[in-house]
Amino acid sequence: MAVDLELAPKHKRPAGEPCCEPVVYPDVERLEAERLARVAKALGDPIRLQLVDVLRKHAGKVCVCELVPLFDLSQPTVSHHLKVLREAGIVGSERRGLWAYYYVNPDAVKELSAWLSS
Amino acid sequence: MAVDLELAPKHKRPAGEPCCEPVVYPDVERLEAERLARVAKALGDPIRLQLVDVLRKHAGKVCVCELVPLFDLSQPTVSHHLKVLREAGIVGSERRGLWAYYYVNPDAVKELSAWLSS
DNA sequence: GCTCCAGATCGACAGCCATCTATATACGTA
DNA sequence: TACGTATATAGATGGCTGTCGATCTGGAGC
Repeated sequence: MAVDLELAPKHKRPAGEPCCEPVVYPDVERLEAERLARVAKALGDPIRLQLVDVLRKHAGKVCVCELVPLFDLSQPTVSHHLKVLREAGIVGSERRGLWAYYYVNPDAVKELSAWLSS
Repeated sequence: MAVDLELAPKHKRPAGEPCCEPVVYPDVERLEAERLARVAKALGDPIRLQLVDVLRKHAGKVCVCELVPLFDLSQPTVSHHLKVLREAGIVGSERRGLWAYYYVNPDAVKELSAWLSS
């Protein structure tokens, strides 16, 4: 993100009062913003947020066959949401026999949590 | 969210090993999930996340005319992103003379932050 | 009044997303 | 081997989203 620190008001303004303080926006923020936004976006759907909630409450591994009936959605749709979460790094999965078990990856959420509460 | 606590495995499974522990999912979670997801969704765009970042760094009021040149976007697009953030309750705005000043509403972010780090 | 400027809104458009049904894959059991 | 079951994938579709240029709004100053 190219930053222009010389954003001093080029326009007229009321009675000497400056438009605002100069804005500082270091270049290093952009990639971090993209990482954070990717996680936030994945959590930006109530179904996916609830999926993460359930997976966290059961702190470990819950099989998909228990997740599907919690929602009024088809199995492929739930599978799709799990995939979105997986691709965002928020959850991981492991296959045991016929069943697939999902678990929350705490690190992915940690960075967003830290930024939010900073 | 209607919950079926009797999700005991209806299917055959390997060697007595249960498919998974029973899933508990209280009804009260749904509305909260929708609130949280609304905030997360609004933050799920790098531009909006950076806007919030700038507004937080300048802890108070920054005029829009300083925000627009930070991004390689048209003024209407930045205005649109600010509107999304406003509708999610993440930022507020105040007009003084010609200029509009945006600020972060800490409460909106707080709930999401608390859930993430719980 | 008129003009200029900051910001918001409108309308259009391309790309993305949530959902479905249908099908494929992969594993267990008989 | 053949069959059933748990997930994943594919393809379609309607709706949402990010972006733009053009325009509207409303305040400041002449």
